[in-house]
Amino acid sequence: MADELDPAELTAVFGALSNPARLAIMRWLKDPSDFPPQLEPAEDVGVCLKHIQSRAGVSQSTASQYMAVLQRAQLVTSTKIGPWVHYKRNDEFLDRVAETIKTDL
Amino acid sequence: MADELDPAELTAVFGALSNPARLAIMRWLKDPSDFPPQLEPAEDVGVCLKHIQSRAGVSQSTASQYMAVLQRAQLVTSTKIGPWVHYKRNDEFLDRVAETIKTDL
DNA sequence: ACCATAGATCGGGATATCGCGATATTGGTG
DNA sequence: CACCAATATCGCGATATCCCGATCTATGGT
Repeated sequence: MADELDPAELTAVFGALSNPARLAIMRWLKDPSDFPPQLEPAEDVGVCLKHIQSRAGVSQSTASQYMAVLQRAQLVTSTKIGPWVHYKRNDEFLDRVAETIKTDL
Repeated sequence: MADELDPAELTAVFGALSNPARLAIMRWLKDPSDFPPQLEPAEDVGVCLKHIQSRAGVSQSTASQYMAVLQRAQLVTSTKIGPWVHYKRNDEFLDRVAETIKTDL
């Protein structure tokens, strides 16, 4: 069983997900193949910011900040390959979140 | 299996729990017997606002607003008995939250 | 009726979040 | 090096959240 999260981690998670667009992004990232194709396969390295931005319909800076918030909350990880930053769900952490919410909340 | 929550409900839940004090209150309410005794047993009707306020160490108005936020998010229910309003966890809803987070998020 | 207590609501100052355009930074390409 | 595309960061006005004290609105007791 994964370790429980401390309250500060948990409030960060909740804060990050209290925004509808960021919540939607987390769901979109469950299906990387739904995004347009890219050089490196999204299933492996994650989805590039540009694709997230265009799907969310927000400015480039807003998209970048959305992902920074999600990353600070540990909900996603990023991989930089060349000029692209790819984001993918942090599924191990998400399991701990789900576990903490189920048993601890 | 309980129904999944829609995105608006979920973001309301996350917003309510993104505050450390409100998150703590939700955990405190798991143990109503840890609160000072009251006329109606807290296990049955819930914990009266005064006790939540004094444990949280916030003003009366802040405590009242905390509980209003939690109630709008459906995380707690309230029962008014005489001059007291008692709050208890909405465990059926919390089960749906946990389920939604586990399968949907 | 009067008063005390529990709680909700109002009004407000401080602070945080939101989303943007503008600018800086980094990497690739010619 | 010059140039372009992808991303991060800065600065900002708009809006929301935070938490409080003050004020209302029950409810009960005397």
